[in-house]
Amino acid sequence: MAKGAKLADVAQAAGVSQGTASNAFNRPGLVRPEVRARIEAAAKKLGYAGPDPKGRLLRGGKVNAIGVVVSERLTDFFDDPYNRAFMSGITQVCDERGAGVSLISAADARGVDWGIESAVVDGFVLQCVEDGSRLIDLARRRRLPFVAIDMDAGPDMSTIEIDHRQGARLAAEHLVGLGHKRFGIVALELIYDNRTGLVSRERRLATEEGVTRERFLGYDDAFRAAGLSIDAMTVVEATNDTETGRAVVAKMFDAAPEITAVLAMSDVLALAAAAVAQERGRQIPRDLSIVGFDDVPEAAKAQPPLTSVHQPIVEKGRRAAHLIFDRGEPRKELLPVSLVVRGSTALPRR
Amino acid sequence: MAKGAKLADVAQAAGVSQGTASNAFNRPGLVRPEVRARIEAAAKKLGYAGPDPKGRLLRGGKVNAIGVVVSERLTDFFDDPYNRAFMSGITQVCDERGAGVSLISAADARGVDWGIESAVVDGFVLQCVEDGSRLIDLARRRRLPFVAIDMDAGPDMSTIEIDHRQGARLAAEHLVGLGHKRFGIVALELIYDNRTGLVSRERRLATEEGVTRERFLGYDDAFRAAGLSIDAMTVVEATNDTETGRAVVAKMFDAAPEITAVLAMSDVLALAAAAVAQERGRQIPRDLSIVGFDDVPEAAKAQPPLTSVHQPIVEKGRRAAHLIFDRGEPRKELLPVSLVVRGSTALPRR
DNA sequence: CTGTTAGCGCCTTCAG
DNA sequence: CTGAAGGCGCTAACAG
Repeated sequence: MAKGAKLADVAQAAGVSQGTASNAFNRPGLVRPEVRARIEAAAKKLGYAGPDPKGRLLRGGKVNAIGVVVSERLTDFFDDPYNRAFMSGITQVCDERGAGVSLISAADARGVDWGIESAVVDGFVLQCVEDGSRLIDLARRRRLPFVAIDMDAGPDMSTIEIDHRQGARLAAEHLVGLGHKRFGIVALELIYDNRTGLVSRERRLATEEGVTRERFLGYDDAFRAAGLSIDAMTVVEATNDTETGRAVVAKMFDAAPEITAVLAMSDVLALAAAAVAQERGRQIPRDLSIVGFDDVPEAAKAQPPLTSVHQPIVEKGRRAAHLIFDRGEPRKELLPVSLVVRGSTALPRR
Repeated sequence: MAKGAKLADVAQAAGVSQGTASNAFNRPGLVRPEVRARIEAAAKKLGYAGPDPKGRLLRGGKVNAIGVVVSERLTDFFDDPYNRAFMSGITQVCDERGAGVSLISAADARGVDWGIESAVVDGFVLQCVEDGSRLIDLARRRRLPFVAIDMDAGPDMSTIEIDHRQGARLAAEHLVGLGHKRFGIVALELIYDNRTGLVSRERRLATEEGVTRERFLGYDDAFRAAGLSIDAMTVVEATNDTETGRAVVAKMFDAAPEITAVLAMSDVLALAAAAVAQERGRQIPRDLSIVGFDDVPEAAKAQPPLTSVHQPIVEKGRRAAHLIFDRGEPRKELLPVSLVVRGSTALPRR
């Protein structure tokens, strides 16, 4: 039970040098069996159970774990099916390589003892909707490899992204093609000032968040091509959770009962919209068409199944993890999106 | 960009001693502003962004992260709503304390470079359905605090558990009280030999897994009190996932179409049973009553809402995390269970 | 095979 | 306030 049996103690007790003791544990083949037995006996007697990773770490080894930085609180992180799918990709490659993953929340940065600055990991995956550039700075300072997801980390930094604008355009084109003209748009955060609900034209034009902005542009691309204008549409803003989604969608329906189609920037929000619409007695897709974004697993299982912009979420996670583990040159990857048409969209009722 | 700017380099460049440089970063108050400015300038020039956690770690600090050991592959872990709820509890207290959590998979232990033996964490939470005792051994060897969930880790070790037998008894009593006599039991693994499907009496009696055994006992308590016998019931075994659940439940219905009530050892399995039953045209609860176990969030949202044995999953996670961070005496905690009656149970059809 | 030794990067007494 | 020195536990390189 002696608190501090260390390798040196074991070596001494066994009458060998520290180096030999080290070998006995790390390269058993290199040490004569009888000596090894002596060392093991000494170790057992001292209650020593092998080299302490901390020492080994300092000496220069890899941690063998990847840090995933998320902007929300850890508690909320796994509520989002997108995040689950993304983590699934990361953990797939961690599983393959016998590595671990450490979760690092960047929410509430004051007084944290475990953050980008101090996490013991081999690299970071920055999966942050908010405050991205600050975190990128921090990560860069750590001088550990990192990859930013859906965020430009600047030159010489790895990035994995999808073409948000294109995805949004596909979604809007689909609905426009069906003949819809009056749209509601359920957007992700435009600006990180904790406001949600109906969005004025000014606010929309002031959108700071890159992903949201790109998607607006994509919707607008399709609108313009059809002679419509995004200015005429009803836009609401929400954080990506069901509760907020339901609240803002309710406001949207109240403000614009005439809309026949909803473009949501995530499936979570799309499904919230569907639920609210159904509760209000609107049948989908007969009375209202809805297109989501992400194509999370839940989309296909919904009732009716949700038409959505598919993005390879799991693959994003896999690529990110590989980029960390395989320390190559920094690179930018752009993954493809596509529209998956399911049962939540149809011709407008008339 | 020099790869190895260390504290000593900064100190030298700034013309101060290493100790002072250290203070400049860790206790800025202790060093004269002008000196500190010089140090910071030197640091910036050398591209040094503060003390490396690895060094600090070795010196004796906390990692500020908790290791969660799971027996499945990480990839599958978050598919299980029970696990999500449990992690939610753990991450709540991590969020509160600005700490992190590291996921450690104990599946596939060969050739892993990141496991109980080597993870850099302050303590472990052992949330393992399988292979518990081996992992407990490993954890004990690390000499880090750890707490075992639903598993006895032996004297002097912390444990958090619920009364599985009591929970199971409540579930069975409820159905027995409604008048059911012919039961199907969907059990979690009895023995870790990768077998699933119909379970013979011999195999049931050979159950190795503690939780499963306790729950069998609980069911049987209720049966016996009503003059029934578990020997007369149809038992199937599954891993805790929807796919396997559906498969074994199908076998159960084929083998015993006469059952009027299903006792499932998890909500995931219960919901799988409900789905299969409904696909076969059996209405719940009219044609079949089902009781789950765990009371995961999905249970209440199911159609019909699932009657289930509630256990405080999130609280289990919270307690576990506290036990690690607050290094107290080892303790055994037994958390309460209760039956939540919802819409999936009713009188037998005739 | 085995022993010696020099760090890995940092923090913290302990004197000044 | 500042500087010097020891050690945290381990590994790898090198010399026997």
